[in-house]
Amino acid sequence: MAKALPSRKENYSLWYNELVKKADLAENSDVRGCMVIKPYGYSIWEKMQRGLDDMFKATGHVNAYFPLFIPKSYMSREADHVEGFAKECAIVTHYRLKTSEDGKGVIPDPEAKLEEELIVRPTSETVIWSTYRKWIQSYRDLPLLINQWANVVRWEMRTRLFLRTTEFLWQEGHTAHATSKEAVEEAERMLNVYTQFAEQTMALPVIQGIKSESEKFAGAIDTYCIEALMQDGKALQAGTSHYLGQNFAKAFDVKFANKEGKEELVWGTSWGVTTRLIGALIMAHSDDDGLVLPPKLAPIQVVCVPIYRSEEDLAKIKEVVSKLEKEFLTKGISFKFDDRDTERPGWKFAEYELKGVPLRIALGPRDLEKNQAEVARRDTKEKMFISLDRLSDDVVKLLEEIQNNIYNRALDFRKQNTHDVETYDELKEVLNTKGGFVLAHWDGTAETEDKIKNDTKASLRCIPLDSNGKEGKCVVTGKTSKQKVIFAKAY
RNA sequence: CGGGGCGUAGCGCAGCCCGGUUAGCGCACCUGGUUUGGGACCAGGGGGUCGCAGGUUCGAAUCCUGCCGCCCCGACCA
Repeated sequence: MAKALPSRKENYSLWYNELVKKADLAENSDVRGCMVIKPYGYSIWEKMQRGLDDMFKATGHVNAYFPLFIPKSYMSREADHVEGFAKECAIVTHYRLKTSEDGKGVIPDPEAKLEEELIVRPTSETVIWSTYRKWIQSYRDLPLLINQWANVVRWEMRTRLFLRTTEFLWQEGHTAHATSKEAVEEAERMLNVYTQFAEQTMALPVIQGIKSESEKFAGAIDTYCIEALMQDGKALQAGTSHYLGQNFAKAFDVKFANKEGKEELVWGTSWGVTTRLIGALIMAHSDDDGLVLPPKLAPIQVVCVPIYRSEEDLAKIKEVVSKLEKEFLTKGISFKFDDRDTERPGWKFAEYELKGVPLRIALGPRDLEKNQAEVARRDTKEKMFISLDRLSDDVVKLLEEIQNNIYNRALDFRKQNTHDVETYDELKEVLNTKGGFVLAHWDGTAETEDKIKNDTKASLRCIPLDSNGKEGKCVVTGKTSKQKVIFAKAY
């Protein structure tokens, strides 16, 4: 059989790129650094959106929408925030074009220069807090729990499909609270929501942690994150939740009257996940034959490929399929019957493997004689024959099994690729040869973090929340360390 | 912005060093037929400003000059 993809082991980046394109998820657009998400890829995003949105609603949040443009002056209100994002902003300077002198094209009309330039949002804290100022007067207006689904633009130097594009889709939650305690609880709650979504829906095991000073969000007091391990041993930040303290309330003068009638600054959080999650999904589960999708996110959960010579064969198969289709429908399974006569069965098999469809049913005359179907699992490549009488029941079980199996497989992989080290030599050795997550004691200083980054190209991914609290000595300086932290090369 | 590489059919490439038939190959596409239990085969066919502009030459995809665009590596990063 012709291999559709390059080998994962030989060239991971090439494999990834080819897979994204061949599985019909996305492609590079003609616009610098931007991505076209194709219908198949977008339907995975839609499933993610639905799953996450339900969880946001269940935790009391509502959706709203704020402007794409941010007046330049807003950006500079919060000092850390502007410093963090200034280098990657797209700026709107004019509102009209005119034909150029040589008549060959158009130029921004110098007469239509904006008095104040607009920034295309890299994130919405500033516009949203400038609005919250108007919305919040009393403790009765709090907590304010709002989420928005939007696109943002960050002018990154180098881009990669799904993992880092100039424009990307995400959700950003922005909440306001009366007390610090409530805001911290909210940030932690949403981190748990992300964790649950990653593990239960995406079958992606993650580690919860806190970012170091140098890695945290520009404008936050604390950044919580979930970190996942990809199959090439690199870490991927899969979601973040920030405790903002009163930073944005101060910058935008957002105050409320408490029960005693005293004015106080509001406490805030923000949290987000992006289309990068699709990249995580791909890199955590897929293989050299293509995508492996967790059943809970697969746009098509079960595909049926008929095998036939004559029209009579096909008619008989269709009869069986229409019964199956009804059973699947009542059981909430998304099903596709591919009876195109323009492609041959072998071609279809390969195509659905490439697209990560969890279960494939092949039905031919031989099967009908025996009242059975051939069922193939995408995750294990296992093939089995199942009686048509209990096919839909077994499919439900199999889908659950696949969901669990790919989670456990990813979890095993992470365990195999998480290494405890005690010395700096060991840390460097592991990072250079094996990769993966490396647990090591760290003295808490940015200097040590920088040194490790320079020596190994690995960054401090997070200080795990689940620390087991064992004290020790920093692998670089020998100073005391409260707990081990995670270092890894990252995307 | 620094260091490498590339631009030839929708996609992937060969040809260029050493100028000379009608610019070629694989995939894809179209037509007809045979096929269909793991990416079918045969026959025929369509499709090109050789990135752009200038120069050298009897003659340029090929040599020279300038420009444009893209990709990879680094700085940046969800």
